[in-house]
Amino acid sequence: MNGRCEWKGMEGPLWGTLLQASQRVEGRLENSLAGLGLSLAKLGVLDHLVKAGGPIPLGRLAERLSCVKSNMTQLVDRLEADGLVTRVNDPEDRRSVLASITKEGLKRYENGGRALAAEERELLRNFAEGEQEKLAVLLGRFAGE
Amino acid sequence: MNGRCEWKGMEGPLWGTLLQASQRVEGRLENSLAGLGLSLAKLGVLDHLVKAGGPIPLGRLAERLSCVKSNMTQLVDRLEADGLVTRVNDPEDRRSVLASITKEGLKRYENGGRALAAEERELLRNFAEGEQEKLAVLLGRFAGE
DNA sequence: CAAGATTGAGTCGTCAATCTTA
DNA sequence: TAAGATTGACGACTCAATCTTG
Repeated sequence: MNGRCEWKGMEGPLWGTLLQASQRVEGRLENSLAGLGLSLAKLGVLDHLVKAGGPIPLGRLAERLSCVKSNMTQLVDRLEADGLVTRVNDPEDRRSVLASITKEGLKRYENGGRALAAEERELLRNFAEGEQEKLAVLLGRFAGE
Repeated sequence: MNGRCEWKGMEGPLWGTLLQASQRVEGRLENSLAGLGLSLAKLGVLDHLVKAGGPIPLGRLAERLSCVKSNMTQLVDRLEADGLVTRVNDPEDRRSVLASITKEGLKRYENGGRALAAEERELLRNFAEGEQEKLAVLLGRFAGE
């Protein structure tokens, strides 16, 4: 349910430390969602659907979540199998397929959000005043300043 | 070739920034290896094989790379198909299978290491004096101090 | 039985090719 | 032709079940 192999032999370089920390955090978040029948990927789709306030074409979802279209097709397949989302035809463009969140999807989304918030508080327990901001700034160095 | 969906809607939380930065870095590293027919996962196995100075049982590899045994079975399958590693029988325990790096594997390992080092320099270009150490410390907060 | 490895099924991603509609 | 979505094949993971050997 995790990310990449940890590759402990290469912990020296900074990127090793970064990938490892990220993996640890992601693992904990995924874990907190798994019991609810959710994942970060699925929750991300639900989040966009909720914030958009209505059905969205799959292509737009893929674009906003920075992934490939075929990935969204499969992700929505699983969400539909879970009963959290349905596909509806776009009346304005017959090529387009819209993802629409269900009642159950909305409920699941709210539960997932609470679980995530709780896990987040846990994760940030060891940070002192102002350290979060510092970390965010330093992480930005990887994105060109 | 990347990690998780980016989930731009949730950039606010610190963990979102962390996962995003990690994904960016990992993507660049993977990219620099892809042209050589390598990946971080594969290079990690080769690295352990080289540093160990001889064949290692698959179980030990899985343990050291912090992944599940079945994952190592498949990873070694691909490495073997690439001609970078071979499976050899363990004379001391007939249950055990050892992974052994080939000449081609060693050559590939060295090329991969160089590519990684070059990409690493690129990645660290925007860091000022002492910032790397600060980042490492802050990332450690996620692992309980 | 316990320890090694493998197999089968499932999740989350990629890419290249295809099919339908604009 | 280009834009939308899907399909098929693959990489890198997970877990549960199995097979062989200690």
